[in-house]
Amino acid sequence: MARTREFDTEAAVSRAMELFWTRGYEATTVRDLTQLLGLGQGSLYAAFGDKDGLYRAALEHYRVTLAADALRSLQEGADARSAIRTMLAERVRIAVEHEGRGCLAVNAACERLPQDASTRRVVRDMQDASRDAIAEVLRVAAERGEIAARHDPHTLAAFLVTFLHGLLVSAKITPDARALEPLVEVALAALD
Amino acid sequence: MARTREFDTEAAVSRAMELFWTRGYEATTVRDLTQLLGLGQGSLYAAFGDKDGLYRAALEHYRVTLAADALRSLQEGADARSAIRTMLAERVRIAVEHEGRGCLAVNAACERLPQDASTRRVVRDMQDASRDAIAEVLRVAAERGEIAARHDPHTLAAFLVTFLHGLLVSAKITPDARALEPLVEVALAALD
DNA sequence: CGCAATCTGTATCAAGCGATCCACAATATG
DNA sequence: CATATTGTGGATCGCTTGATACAGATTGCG
Repeated sequence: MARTREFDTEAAVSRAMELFWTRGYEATTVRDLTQLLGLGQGSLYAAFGDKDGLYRAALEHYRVTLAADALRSLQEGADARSAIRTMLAERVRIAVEHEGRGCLAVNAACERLPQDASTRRVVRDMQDASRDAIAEVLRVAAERGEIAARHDPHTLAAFLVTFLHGLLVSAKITPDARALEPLVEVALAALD
Repeated sequence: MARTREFDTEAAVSRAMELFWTRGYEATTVRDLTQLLGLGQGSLYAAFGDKDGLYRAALEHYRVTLAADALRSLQEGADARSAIRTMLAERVRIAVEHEGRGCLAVNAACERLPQDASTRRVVRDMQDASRDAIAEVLRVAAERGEIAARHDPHTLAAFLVTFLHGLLVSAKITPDARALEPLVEVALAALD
């Protein structure tokens, strides 16, 4: 009953995410996006409504791919400390790429929060999900006696997520993973 | 030999800083600024060159007032731990104001680093100054035996600055000082 | 096969942007 | 007091922006 869409929506969102991530929201124009995606403006607006809609789709894509991968990796470590260490190092590694693009969610928080209330919800949800996942890993580790119980798991997890935000900002200012790794070790000392 | 400038340049920069801080660079228009400052566009451009010039002046104003105050307060504490605790809490308090405006320097890092190389230098200088000031406080405290020497002062200081960045981002996402204060205590445990 | 519905790409729109121009006001200097 | 020089603010410029209109292409369905 109608013509078929010629482009892969998810692939388009993924490429749009890369551009928003690298340049930021305001500095990315709709024409930049159409050129990168090889689309006419009509197609883009028909598929995503407006620039904001595409950005929200990109942020959501970030959440279900990159952010979700990081949380999955938390389950794979031999112990809590090394699992968290690996996760933080991996986030830093990604953040320093492309001349320090940082983290799309942190960038969104800094650039778009004053204007866009819906972004706050999404970013906060991502933060909460990270905190809860880390808290669960810490809870199990504390039960096993792998880590000291100086602080409760939820507070520790909130600390680690906030510290991660700091790492991602520092990665933008100085995109050098080797300079940041020692800081991870200091943060992990909070588990002792 | 010529007409006198009618407005106070520093006061204008200070008010411009407030607007950039609250709204971000791109979302602040030159007309917003002229209206807030009560200036014609001619006056603004004659005084600051362009929008970028005014932004750079605002960032510099932030450095010599707010950021410098924070470093001065480091010298006033009874001991290193309480001095750092007070400084971090004060930065958080300021960051949660105005619906979580955060920190102008961190906002600049996230929003303007991809486009503006000169901002990177300024932000990095501010970061380095904070780190060095904290390192010096820690060095003295370590000599006195007030804090343990598990990590060297420079690494500890870099950790604290990065953690502060995280606090300022978290303050944007969830502008609630009481939720952030416990995290400061966890970070300070790194000094033990 | 024909029709209706959707997609595609280009041209185009109105609005807002940063920046400049300019006529006029104010003032330091001789 | 006269004059050269600078500040002032509103009008205006050229451009880019996000968004839309539209004509043609493509498709599923009767």
